[in-house]
Amino acid sequence: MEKNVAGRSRTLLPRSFFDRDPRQVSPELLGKVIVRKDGRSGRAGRIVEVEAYLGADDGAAHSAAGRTARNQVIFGPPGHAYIYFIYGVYYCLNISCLPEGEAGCLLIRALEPIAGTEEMAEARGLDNADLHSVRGLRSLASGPGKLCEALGITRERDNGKDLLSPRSDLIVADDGYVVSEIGVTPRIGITKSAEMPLRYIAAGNPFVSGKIKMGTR
DNA sequence: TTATAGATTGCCT
DNA sequence: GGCAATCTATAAT
Repeated sequence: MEKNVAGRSRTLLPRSFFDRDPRQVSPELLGKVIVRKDGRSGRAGRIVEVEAYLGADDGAAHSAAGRTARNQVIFGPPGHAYIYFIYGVYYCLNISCLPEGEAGCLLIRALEPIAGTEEMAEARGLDNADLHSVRGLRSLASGPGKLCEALGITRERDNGKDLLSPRSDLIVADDGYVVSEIGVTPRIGITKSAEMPLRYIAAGNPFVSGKIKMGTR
């Protein structure tokens, strides 16, 4: 048991949490915390946006065509990191679900930064970000590619890592925070099975990905 | 404020 | 060879 900056006690999630259907895990994962343990205080962000990817009957899932060298983590035991490289530019972080042999995962799409924001800005190459404004904080991790850059997540470093082990430098934790209202929408950026409502968001949270609605001012 | 193009790698057909 | 679970800069309105 360790303490975060807000003084809330933080515990690792049990393996059984991810040993379920991704659609069941998704809404409960909102509000949990991703922690990168390096440097002095480490970096941490609260999960505010998640997408579920299924095994069969989901053409958008990387596991749709069966097990390959690239997607094997999705078929492995629950609670492990599946990282893929996209558009030749960014990495994306997923967490495997369901028991060994069954495909299913969650794409982490956005974080609300809660610790190590200066390190995150540095990792993102944002030297002049105003880390006291929502706008500046939002620029750190409001998207799957951005959050990986902010936390230094790469395929080489983190793919296959156990996110539920106290010895890992990348973990998912529960600090007791509860998301009050959960929204469900279709997933972003896919062409196959694009209509399925499998994107879960903390409704009203400004750190969810996408453009900010700016009224005229 | 919205729209569009381009970057750039590795995986699968 | 084609294309992908993204993001940013730049241009047009």
